[in-house]
Amino acid sequence: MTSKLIQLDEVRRICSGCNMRQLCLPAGLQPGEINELDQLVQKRRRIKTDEYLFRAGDVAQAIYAVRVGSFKSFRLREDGVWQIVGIHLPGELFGLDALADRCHQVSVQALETSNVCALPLADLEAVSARMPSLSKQVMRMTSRELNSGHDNHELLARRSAQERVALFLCRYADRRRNCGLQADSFDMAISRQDLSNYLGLQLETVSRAFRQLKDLGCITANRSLLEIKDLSSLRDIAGFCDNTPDYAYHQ
Amino acid sequence: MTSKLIQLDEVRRICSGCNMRQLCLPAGLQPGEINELDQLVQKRRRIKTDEYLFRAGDVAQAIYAVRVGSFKSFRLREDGVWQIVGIHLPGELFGLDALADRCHQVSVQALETSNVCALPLADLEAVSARMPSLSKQVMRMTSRELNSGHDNHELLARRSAQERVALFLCRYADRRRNCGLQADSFDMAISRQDLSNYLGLQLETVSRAFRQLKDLGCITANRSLLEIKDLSSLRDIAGFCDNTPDYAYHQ
DNA sequence: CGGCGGCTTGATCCCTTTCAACTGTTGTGG
DNA sequence: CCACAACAGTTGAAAGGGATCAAGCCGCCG
Repeated sequence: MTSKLIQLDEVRRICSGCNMRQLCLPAGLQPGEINELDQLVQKRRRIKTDEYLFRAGDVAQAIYAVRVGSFKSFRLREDGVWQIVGIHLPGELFGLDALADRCHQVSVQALETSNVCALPLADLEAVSARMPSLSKQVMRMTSRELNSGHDNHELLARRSAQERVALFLCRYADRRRNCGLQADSFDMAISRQDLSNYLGLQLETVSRAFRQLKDLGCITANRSLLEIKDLSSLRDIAGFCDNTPDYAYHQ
Repeated sequence: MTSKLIQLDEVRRICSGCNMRQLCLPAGLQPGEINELDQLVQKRRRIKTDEYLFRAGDVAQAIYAVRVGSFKSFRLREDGVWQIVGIHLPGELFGLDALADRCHQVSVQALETSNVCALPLADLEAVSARMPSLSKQVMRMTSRELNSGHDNHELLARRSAQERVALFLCRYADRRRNCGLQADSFDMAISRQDLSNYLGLQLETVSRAFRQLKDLGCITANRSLLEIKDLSSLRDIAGFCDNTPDYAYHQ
């Protein structure tokens, strides 16, 4: 029994056995290519809560994929003001903003005990020439990041506090579902402080928004434990639109 | 005299003669590679004000680089609400968000009479395998886009109207300077309506912020004509920090 | 138990939104 | 060429929502 678990664990250590393989770098690669990728990836680095994976200004060594847990990336200004610009869940890539000049533009901290895979940049460059499907996949995932940046723009521009929180929760739940995690009842790892920073609101305002959503019966929440009771009305409040574009024309 | 001008014009049509070559795709490429790139690029497509280059939902044919003029990219929801998520100046690439699934996620309209170069996606893929420096350069520029998404996040989260406008003007001027355009006195092509949408503010609020900045002597402005009188105090108001990261640690 | 940190709740103030009127420019047609 | 409409932008006054300051709650850990 125990040995079987260990074996399963061994299998999960390689990309082809990883739960995230459909979402992560292996997606779209041939089995042979995945094996090759496997050789490059430094697997299962364990990071504890609040531990830094890297800091803004560091020379970039690798790009990273979340295996288990979650991370925040943020900027910190000289005057001490900080801004969280991204939350990363399993299957998602980060550190991509460093590809422009080999130097990290954000700092990344674990929100909970987490595992990451790292793909060293040196290897990535060497291999991408003879394995175009890999660099294509990196490109695809970077492009997806661009779109989530646009999501953020939409979230922050001209939306009320309640809408921001509701929209965040919808998207967070969707992303959890997408990577095979429980999506209607879970621990949000992210603190009120971080959440309010990310959403461009005050801590107290976020707290009040949670209260309103509780009173409306959409959710129950205490501390970071969240339960989504009525997703569809939560989406209504959020002014949620899945942005499967439907060829709508401006003007 | 006239023939000389025509010749110069001819030279500028090719990447190696283009004013934007230091900023755009040719940057970091060998002369031979630039010539090869030149074969692929569909040059000098002319787009008039408000004309669409593509629309959200369109199958992506190419990625684009601004040669002259400027563009806005925006999302449009079914309920008619739209959100501008990017402004593109000469030397900048756009359409990169379509690389994830070959389908444009935003619509792009010209803000003024403009020229674009288009690099067909089919060609890009075919060539990037044998010309890794090109795909690397595309990657670099996409990564830069990611960072400007983070800039936007910082701009929108928890900043007053005046700060947002001042910061936008600083960045806009910097970007103009960066691509060789006049940076202290120029026509902003972008309307108050579009600007307020982009900044997540009401039109009237943006107007009042301009007035305050005028009264402070930082700028003069009428309609879209702008003159920056005192850039350093404009930066102060914006809470501007050049984000050359200086190894500052969080906490 | 006591103290601390993370979160919640309350009261007040201020900035942005909203609604409305006005100015000035551009473009069209008689 | 002027009258007029249409439009972009400005300004004013009132209303509302989030920020701010302050106090209280509660789970956790020494």
